Amino acid sequence: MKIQLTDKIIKRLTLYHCILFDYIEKNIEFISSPQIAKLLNIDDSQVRKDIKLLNNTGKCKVGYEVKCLKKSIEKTLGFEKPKNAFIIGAGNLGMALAKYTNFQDYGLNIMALFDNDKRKVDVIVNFKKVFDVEKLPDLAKKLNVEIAILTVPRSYAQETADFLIKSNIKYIWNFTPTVLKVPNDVIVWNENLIGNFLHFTSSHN
Amino acid sequence: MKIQLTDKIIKRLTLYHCILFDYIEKNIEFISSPQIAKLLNIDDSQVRKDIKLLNNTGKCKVGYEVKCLKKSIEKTLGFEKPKNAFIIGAGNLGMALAKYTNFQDYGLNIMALFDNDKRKVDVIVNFKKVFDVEKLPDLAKKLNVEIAILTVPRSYAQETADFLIKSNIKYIWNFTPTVLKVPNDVIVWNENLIGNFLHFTSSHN
DNA sequence: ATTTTATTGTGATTTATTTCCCTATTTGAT
DNA sequence: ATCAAATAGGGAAATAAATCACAATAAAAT
Repeated sequence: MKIQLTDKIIKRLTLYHCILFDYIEKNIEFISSPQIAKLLNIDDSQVRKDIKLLNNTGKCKVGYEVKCLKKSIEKTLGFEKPKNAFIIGAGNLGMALAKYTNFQDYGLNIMALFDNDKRKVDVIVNFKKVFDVEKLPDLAKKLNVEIAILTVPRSYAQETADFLIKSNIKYIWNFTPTVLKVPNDVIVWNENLIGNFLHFTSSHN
Repeated sequence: MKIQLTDKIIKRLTLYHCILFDYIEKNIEFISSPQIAKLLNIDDSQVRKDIKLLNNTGKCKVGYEVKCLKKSIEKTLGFEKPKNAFIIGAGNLGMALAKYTNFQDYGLNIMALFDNDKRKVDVIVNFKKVFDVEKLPDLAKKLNVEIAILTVPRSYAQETADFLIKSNIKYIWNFTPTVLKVPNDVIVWNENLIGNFLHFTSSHN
């Protein structure tokens, strides 16, 4: 039976990973499920069950080996096999994401940016070049990129998505406040910053 | 009985809102639950149940009134009563968020940015000023701000959070890849960009 | 006027997720 | 050597979320 990692599980695993990173910096060798649970305000059996999915085992009275557990998470979440992506829209958000060095640690490789504004073309951001959007189909094929991070203004979102799909992009990480219409074989993830914000500011009052 | 809006419901409501915005642009007056459901790949009864929570009713064979439904969502999610926030860390991400004009439409008001780098102090971004972080406790009190958007480098995350908590900040929207230790009366939302990314690129293979 | 069709609203069912609780194990203390 | 304490592992129960199924209704078609 193949285990399906749901978004909830993945979210927790990345948080465990943050904690483990911290423990390694502090040279702590072992970590227990109640310790993790307390930091995240969740149940400790939840933590153990998540860790079980990684095929990682712990030691009673001691806990889990920090380095080993961190490696397991990285392996399970695929940090070691890099995924190549383009950023479409070299505006504020696109540029900021291009500069965000953390992505590389998690196996996300930004290969290039694209924009239709000639003034932005050829600019270099964090060793990544901005290309004219016309070059995209060709480069996507050459570099074998099928992930696009969409950071164009909302009014261009759908037409840009259509263009990406024609260029054989299969995954669209959508930062625009738009619901895109796409064929069945294209996966969209709507990044919903404001939704998260609304939830956390309204959840405790 | 008070209805608790969970993060899933809020996420869906914001997506419905995007769709409704689009319909208004196109001058379409009515929308049905199967139409919304199809765009989002979810069940239509789910949509109806969400809309029920807004105390909004539809008409058989016709659907829901677009403008009215959009207003209901805005009211329920509190778009009309602005929430004031500070951005802590005027780096790439902090600056990009400050420039992100969409936030205002959703009731999130960025009042100012803070940084400890003297070269960044007094810079103006999108009509918002960068202040020395020392000024924060005072300004938080004066402007009645209790929400902080944390975009500092990971190595400063915990100490900055401690400082924010001392300054009476109650909500921390954490963009750093760190699990923060905070007292019980402080709410943290870990923005997990990479977790979302990992989920959507791995969910269909 | 009657039938067909599309849709809402909602109870029942199913599925997914989390929490509870107990047993076995390991370590450290007595 | 024995006991106490902390923890992993995992089945059972509880809770939450999504889907299914269908009656009621309203518009459009015949």
